[in-house]
Amino acid sequence: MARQPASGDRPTVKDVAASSGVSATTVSRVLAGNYPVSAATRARVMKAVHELDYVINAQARALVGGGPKTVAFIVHDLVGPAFAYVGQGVEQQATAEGRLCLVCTSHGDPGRELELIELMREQQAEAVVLVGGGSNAPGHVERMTQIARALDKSGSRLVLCGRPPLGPDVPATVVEYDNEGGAYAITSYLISLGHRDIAFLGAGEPGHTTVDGRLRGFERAHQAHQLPITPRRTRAITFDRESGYQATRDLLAHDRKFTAVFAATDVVAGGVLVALREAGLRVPEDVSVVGYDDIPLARDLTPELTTVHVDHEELGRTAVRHALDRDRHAMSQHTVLGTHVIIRGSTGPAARP
Amino acid sequence: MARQPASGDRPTVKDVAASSGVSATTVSRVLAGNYPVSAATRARVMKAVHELDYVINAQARALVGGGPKTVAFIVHDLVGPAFAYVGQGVEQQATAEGRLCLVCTSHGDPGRELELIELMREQQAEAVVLVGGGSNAPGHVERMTQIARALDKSGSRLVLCGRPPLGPDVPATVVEYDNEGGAYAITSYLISLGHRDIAFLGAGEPGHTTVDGRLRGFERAHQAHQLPITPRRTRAITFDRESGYQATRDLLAHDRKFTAVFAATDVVAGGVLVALREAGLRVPEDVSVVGYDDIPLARDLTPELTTVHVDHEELGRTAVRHALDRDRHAMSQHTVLGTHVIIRGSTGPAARP
DNA sequence: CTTCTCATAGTTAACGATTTCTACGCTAGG
DNA sequence: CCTAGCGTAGAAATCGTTAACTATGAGAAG
Repeated sequence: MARQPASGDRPTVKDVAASSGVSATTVSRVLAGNYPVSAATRARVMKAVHELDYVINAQARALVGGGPKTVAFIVHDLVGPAFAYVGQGVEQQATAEGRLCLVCTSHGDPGRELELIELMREQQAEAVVLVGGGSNAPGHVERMTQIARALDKSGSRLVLCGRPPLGPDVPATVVEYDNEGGAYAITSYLISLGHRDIAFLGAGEPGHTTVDGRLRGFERAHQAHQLPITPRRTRAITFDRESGYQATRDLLAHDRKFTAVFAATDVVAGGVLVALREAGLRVPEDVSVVGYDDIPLARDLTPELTTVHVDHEELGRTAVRHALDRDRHAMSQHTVLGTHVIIRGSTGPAARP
Repeated sequence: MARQPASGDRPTVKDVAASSGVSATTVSRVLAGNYPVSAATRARVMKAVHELDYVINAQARALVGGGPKTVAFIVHDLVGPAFAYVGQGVEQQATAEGRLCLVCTSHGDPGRELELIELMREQQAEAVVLVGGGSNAPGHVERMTQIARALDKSGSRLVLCGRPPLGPDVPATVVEYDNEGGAYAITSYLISLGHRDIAFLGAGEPGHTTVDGRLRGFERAHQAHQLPITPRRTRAITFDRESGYQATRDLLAHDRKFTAVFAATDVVAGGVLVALREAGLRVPEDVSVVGYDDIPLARDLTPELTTVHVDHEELGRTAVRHALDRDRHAMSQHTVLGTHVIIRGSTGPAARP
C-alpha cells in the first residue's frame, strides 16, 4: 500500500519507494546512479519521482555527508559598490566550485560579526569570508584569532578579504590588495604633478584597517619626498558621498591652500567634486582630486576620476579559491593583490598660487 | 569513559554528554533551556560545552524541525546597483525575521534560473525570491507557473520581485513597482517641457518584462498627448554604461532631431551623457536626458539626473515580508509599490530648432 | 548436477539532534 | 505506613538519506 504523503508534506524516498514498489535504497540508488539498477526498475522509480514531484531533502543528505557545502559571506552591507563586487566574486567562485553561498550583513558592527560567524559555524559553512576592513583593536584581533582556530578545528576556514592578517600562526586565509602601496603610488603621482599640499579626507574612523592603510601610504609618500603634511581637521568621514561633500565644505571654510584632495574612496570623491564645483573651483585646474577603489562610478563623475584600481571581484574569487584549497597551505595563507593608479581627468599640474 | 572526538570532527551532543557524565537528552535540554535541569547538572554540561567548544549541528537540528529556515534570493548579478539594493532589502527583512539568506546569481539565463530554483527547493528554502525582470515568453511563464505550484505544495513560496504576476490562480507572491506608471510620468514631464521628439534607448531585449513596461509607459504618454513616436534603430541596449554610450553615438550619427533621451536605466543614462558631451551637446540646454531607477549614481552624474525613483530596498523587504506571511493571503498576492519622478538638472525646456 | 559468480534488490545501521515516554528518588498528605 | 505527586534524568523513537552488509535468483563453469 503506497503511503499517501499528507498534503503540505513533501514526499520522501519512502513515499517514492512505496509508490513504485521498491525499497528506499533502490530509490536512492536510481537517483544517485552509482549502483546498477535494472532498466525496468529505474523507469518505475523515475515515474514515481515525477508523479510525486519528489525533491531530495538537502538537509538529510548533508547529515549523512553528501550534498553541496556552503560558503558564508559576511559583509558590511550589500550596496557599497566595492562590497558588491567582492560579493560577486565570492558568489561566482563558490558556485563554480559547487558550493552554495550564504550571505549576511554586519552593518559594520563587530559584535554582530561575531554572532554571524558563530551562526555560520553551526551551519557547517566550509569557509567564512569576512569582507571589508575591520577593527584592529587588540581585543578584537585576539577574538578573531580564537575564532579562526575554532573554525579550523571544525574543518572550516576563516577568510579575511581586504583585511590584514591576524598573526603568523593563525589558521586563516587572507587575501588583501596592496592598500598602502596604492595610496603611496597615487600620492606620489600627485606630488610629481607639483602638488605640495594635499588634503586627505578619511579621518574619523581610527582603528579601521582600510583607512589606516591608505593614510599610511599617503604619509609614506610624503616622507619619501621629504614633504611635510599640513594637519587638518574635518568631520568624520563615513564613506558616503554626503560626508565627502560636508568635509570638503569644512575644508574650504578654513583654508584654500591645498591644491589637491585625496579622498579615501571614490564615493567620497563624488561628494568632494560637488562641493568644489559649488565653491566655484575647477577640477583639475584649481584643485586635483583622487579617489580609491576604481568603482564604475569613477568613470561617471565629471571629470572622470583619477583613482587607484582594485580588482574587487578577483579579490572575492581568490578568497574563495584559496579557502577551499586550503590543503595546499595548511596554516596561514596570505595573498596580496596588486593595485595600480588609473589616471583620468580629475588630476593635473598643481595650480600656481 | 568520555569519548574523545577525533581531531577534525566536531564534537556532538554525545561527546558533551560523555564528557559531563549525563545523557545526550540532558545536554540538549540544557542548551535549549526548555526543560528543568538541576543547577549542578547544567553547570557541568556548560563546562563541557565550553571545553569542547561545542557548536550545534544546524543540519541535524533542521532535520528534526528546529533551527532557522532559509530564504533564497536569485538575482541576475550582485553588482547592478538596483539589484544590490533589492538584495539589501531581502537580506535585511530575512534576517529581521530570523531567516538565513542564500544568494545565487543567474546572469540572466532563464535555464540557470530554473536550475537554481530546483536547488533551492532541495534546500527547503521557505521562500525563493526572484529579483529583476525576466522573460515573458509563454513557455517560460508556464514553466514558472508549474514551479510556483510545486513550491507551494512543498510549503515554500515563489516570490517575484520587480516582475509582473504569472496569472490569477498561481500561488506566488508578487511585489513590483509601478514600472509603466513611472515611465508614463517621466515621459509626460518631458512632453510638458515642450519635447516632441524623444529617443527611447532600451530596445533590443524583446520579451524582457522591465523594458517592456517602461516602453509601454513611454508609448502611452505619447498617445495621451496625441504625439507620434519617431521610430529609431540603435544597437541593443545591455543595460550597461557602454551600451548607452554606443547607442547614443548611433543615434547622433543618423539624426539630431530629438531633443530628449529616455534611457532605460540610470546606468545607461550615464553613457548617454558622455556621448552627448563628446558630441558637443549641452545637457539640458540642447538635449534633456532622463533615466530610471534613481540609484545613487543619478546624483553623481553631471548634470544630476532627472529620473524615476524606485525604492528598491523596500521592494526587497516587502517581498520577504509578504512571502513569510503568506498565511494571510493563501493564494496570490500582488503588491505594487509607487514610483515618482525626481527632477534634477538633466532636463529642461525643449530647445527651439 | 553442483557450485561459484554476477547482477539486483532489500535490511539495517548509521548521521546528530529532539522529543515523547518511562523511571527513579523524594517529600507530603491521608 | 502507603501512595500520590514532583523534580529530574535516561532510553528509545524519529526526521530523511545513504552506505555497508545480506540475500536471492539466474546463468556459467566445473
